[in-house]
Amino acid sequence: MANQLNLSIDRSSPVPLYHQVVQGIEAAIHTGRLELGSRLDNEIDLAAQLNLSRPTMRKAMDELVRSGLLVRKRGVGTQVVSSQVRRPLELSSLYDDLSNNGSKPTTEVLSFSHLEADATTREALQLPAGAKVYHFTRLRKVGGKPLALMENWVRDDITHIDEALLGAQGLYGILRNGGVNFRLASQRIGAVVANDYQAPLLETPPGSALVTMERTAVDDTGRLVETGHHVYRGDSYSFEMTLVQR
Amino acid sequence: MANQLNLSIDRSSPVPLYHQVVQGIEAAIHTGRLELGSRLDNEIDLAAQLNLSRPTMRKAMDELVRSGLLVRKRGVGTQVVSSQVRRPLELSSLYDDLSNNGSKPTTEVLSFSHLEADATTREALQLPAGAKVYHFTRLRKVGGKPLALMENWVRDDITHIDEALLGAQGLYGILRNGGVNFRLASQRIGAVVANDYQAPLLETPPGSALVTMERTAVDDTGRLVETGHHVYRGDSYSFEMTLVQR
DNA sequence: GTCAATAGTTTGTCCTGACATTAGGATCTT
DNA sequence: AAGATCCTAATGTCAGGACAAACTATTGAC
Repeated sequence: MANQLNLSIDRSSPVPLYHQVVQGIEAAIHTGRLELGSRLDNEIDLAAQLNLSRPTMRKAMDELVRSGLLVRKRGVGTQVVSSQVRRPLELSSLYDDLSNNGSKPTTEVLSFSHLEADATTREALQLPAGAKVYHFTRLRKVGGKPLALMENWVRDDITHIDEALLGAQGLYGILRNGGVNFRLASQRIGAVVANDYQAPLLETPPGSALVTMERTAVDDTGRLVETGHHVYRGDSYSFEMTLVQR
Repeated sequence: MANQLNLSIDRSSPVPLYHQVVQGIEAAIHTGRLELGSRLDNEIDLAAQLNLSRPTMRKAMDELVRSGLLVRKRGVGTQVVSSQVRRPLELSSLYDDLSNNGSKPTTEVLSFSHLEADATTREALQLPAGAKVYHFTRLRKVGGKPLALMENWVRDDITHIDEALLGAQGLYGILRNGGVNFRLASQRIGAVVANDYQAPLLETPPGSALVTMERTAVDDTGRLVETGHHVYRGDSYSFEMTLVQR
């Protein structure tokens, strides 16, 4: 088995070697060149095949194990995990999700204001008294069908936001363009039934099931950038995720 | 700053050095010895303070960054992220969750059978025709209040399962005792309203909101061990998680 | 024939060392 | 005083080596 992974490593590229390996193996798995359940060569051979050191090879495989694509066992070897769909829950907005899936979402801004944060919001975003925030509610539709009703609070010292911008682009896109590097978000997912305000907007009967999500996002400087409360139509949206045991 | 983290590393312990560091820093953050938002010493100094090599120190910090406790920035340093509660979504059963939180859950086994898997189940667990599975439904209560209604299918070539066992112990506990090392699970979370079967069992009115979860779990040999469909009372349960950007 | 000891393979952990890249402050220049 | 430039500190990447631990399969003994 001279060259199991048919990868070419570009040492002059700015993308780290271990990451090139990650991408290469991911591609090999998705194209089927590496069969599900098959065994990989051992780390030392693989490293030698690609002219890499073992730590670099291992770092790449570490990432793939973490993301659930590979399974390692000491004394035995490394396998491609044989499982079906894998869509890890990523730090992305609904807009991104839908755009990537080919649908064309539209956004309707229902309300928009730039005001002093109340106590609850100040606590959620850890802001000092007197700080101002953007507050807005949006309705997201896909193919003309309403899918999500979203209420958000965003600190205003990051980038300018207005109604027109929100209608044209996802919130996370706006904030990323404003120089925000998201690092982590904590969220809570639950269920409620539609009330008389939500039901007509989402074009669903009052009393039908809605998925709720509350999320607060943190950027790479530790700032709490955004908090929001979203509701989704339960008959058209669910959260999929892959959990990996460490 | 001679010894910022007041850790003692036990080199004779079987637990890896980097993991001892992870636990130590986690403890320091939780007890408040490391303040939220404060800066850590640089990697090289920290490694020297603990008489460790830099790669070992880095590996520990890598884990903490991944889990969202630390934030690193090249050229600047490493900070404790200033965020509130963090409860990562882990690969564990509801029973574990509740037990760890001090509540004492009880389980009522509503139905139990050991039968040949139908086509849907065979596909979900990737079983050959004719394979048998355990199938059961359980009602979980906490403090006498019903919380979750769970229906599961488990392959039968792992360990023996019976009604008495299920009444006394969580499913994941039983399977772990049976030698299963869980590696990953994919799940989907959504919302429905309670139907006439679910409502009385959960002691909630028909039409109230329920959180649904479908999960399939994979062990370290790549076997699909278990699949299930759970519903939780929306007024008493939600999924909390922390997402980390890579 | 069955069970136990053993050898070999593979991943897990840890070390030392080196250089690249980036962010931010200090310094110098205009 | 304002701007551009250099310097320093910190993390990011990569190499190569050594030993430990776990699992497999073979071999050996009873």
